[in-house]
Amino acid sequence: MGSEDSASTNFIKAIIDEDIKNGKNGGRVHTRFPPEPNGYLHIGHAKAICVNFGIAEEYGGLCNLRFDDTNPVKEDVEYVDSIIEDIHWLGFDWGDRLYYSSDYFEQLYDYAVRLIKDGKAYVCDLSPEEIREYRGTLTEPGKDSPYRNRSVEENLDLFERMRNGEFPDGSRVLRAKIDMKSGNLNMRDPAIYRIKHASHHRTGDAWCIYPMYDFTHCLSDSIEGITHSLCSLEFEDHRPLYDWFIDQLDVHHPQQIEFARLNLSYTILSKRKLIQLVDEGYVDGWDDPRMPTLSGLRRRGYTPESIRNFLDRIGVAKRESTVDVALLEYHIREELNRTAQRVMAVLRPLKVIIDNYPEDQVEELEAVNNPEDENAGVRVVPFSRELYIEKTDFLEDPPKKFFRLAPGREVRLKHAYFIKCESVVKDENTGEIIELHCTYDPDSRGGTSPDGRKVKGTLQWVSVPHALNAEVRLYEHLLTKEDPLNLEEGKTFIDYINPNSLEILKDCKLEQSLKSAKPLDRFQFMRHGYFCVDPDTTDEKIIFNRTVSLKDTWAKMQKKGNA
RNA sequence: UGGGGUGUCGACAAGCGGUAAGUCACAAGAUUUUGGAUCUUGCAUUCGCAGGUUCGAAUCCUGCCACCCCAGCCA
Repeated sequence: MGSEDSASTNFIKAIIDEDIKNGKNGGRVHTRFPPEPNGYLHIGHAKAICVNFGIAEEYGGLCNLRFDDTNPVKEDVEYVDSIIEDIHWLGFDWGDRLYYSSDYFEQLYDYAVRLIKDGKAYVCDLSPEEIREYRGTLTEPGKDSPYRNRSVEENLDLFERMRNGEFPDGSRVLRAKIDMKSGNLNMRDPAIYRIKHASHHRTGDAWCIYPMYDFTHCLSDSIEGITHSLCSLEFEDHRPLYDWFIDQLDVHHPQQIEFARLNLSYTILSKRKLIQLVDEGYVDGWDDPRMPTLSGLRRRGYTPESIRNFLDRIGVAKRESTVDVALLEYHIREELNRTAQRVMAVLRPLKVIIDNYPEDQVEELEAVNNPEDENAGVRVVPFSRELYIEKTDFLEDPPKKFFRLAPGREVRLKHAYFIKCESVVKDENTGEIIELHCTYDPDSRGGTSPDGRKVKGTLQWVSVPHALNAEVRLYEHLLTKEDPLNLEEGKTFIDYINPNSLEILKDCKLEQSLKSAKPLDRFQFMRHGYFCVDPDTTDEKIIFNRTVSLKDTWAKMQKKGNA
């Protein structure tokens, strides 16, 4: 039912509502997501994806996927493939409307020729350095290029020869003839075509001149009949240029609306910096579970739904902001709490021997799979005389608020029995606790005692002879800096990389039922958090990634006490 | 002495002249065979600042301040 009776709204929808009311575009809503295939998608892109596909969906319109592939030296099919996979994974589809700006190269060339014929564009022989000098500065106007008033015939001839490959890279560009004195630098005769003798991932060597983004982007939107071109804030002062191209050419005019991109606390969301993390080996690749890429989040155990819910929740506005990453974590917990099967795992094992339990006995105890989902059913877990419990669940000299096991204390083993700690065995040399001897109360099977006695703590456990060995990878924020956009003088984000962002535990003990878990399956390890099977898992070695921990009020209390 | 934007709770974010929604975070309590989940309660006399208009302003006007983006033949 009403998934959003809160009537979530934003300024873009307000504009579209108005457009529809006024009959603009015949009431049609058609958006697009236009990535450049030069890197992997991250959660910031996911915001743009959800905004574009989401709005189209909400208004019964369409959203295209179009690769803005106008710079062959940076682009690659590897990125095209990953982008397609990631958007599908997020849950969106563009039907047969998968486009490439490079599909429009011929059309774009014709548009450029029209501008030349109309005296609105010219071939300029200035070097890149000279063009920069002629452009002026933020506060001083630029000056006209000496080539600005070439004849239409000469421009046409030169532009054709550019296309024919007669000139080397960088020797000439085609420029729009607008206004070198404009306060908006984008309007100071911007380049619209440059020479690049490079092969393109789709058009091969068919071209040696390539249109610039500003020229390509707005006209590609126009060609596709896009009604609302949603993009990020930094393109606001490109809008007058887009409007200029479209007006000169007198073609369909999409309306560009700019919104703020996503920033996340403790997180880097800049393609350039993510590339640096990968290239310089701070992470293990684009899909490292610490990366905010969609492939990284997927491997970490995030679900598409949780990401979409998160993005819905934060809204869309023009104000630049940094969202607390805790909100993202809230959304994955919220979903996994409803859907993930509970399972018992001991990450840092401590052996417990139940002295009064028959030596060769094994009991099959019933365990509820998910108390939040009555349809999730039950499973059976084996119980025996020797068990593993969590090291952190025992303290020889516990503080008053400690509800777990300690000498003489009784706790409940989840789904099993009450046990009481009778003695502690230590390594003679190191003093390290090696094992605990306990007794159990046979009448407490299932976790309650007929005499009505209560225990404060409930621990998860794994039977020693039935335990599955596993490697578990614990992740924390990649950065120690909450606001990575606001660094101290002279520091870079590299200075804030969290040395503890990955902790690998190699001697973890899991309950038997996990034997059949498949890569990317998600579970709640009771009292720990949500975990996901890593694709590196093999028959010999099972590996889990921690998606997010459970909220831990005990840890919070301790932290407060110590601080 | 350029142009374009933005300023509402710790973090997001509604609000569009009628007297500050919601979410996360945080805090307190209840409950609990996960110190999880759940449930209750609390959390902006105030909307960047200063004036003005009005019976009434976060919303309108004026001035100021702060922050972000732009000088690629990148996107």
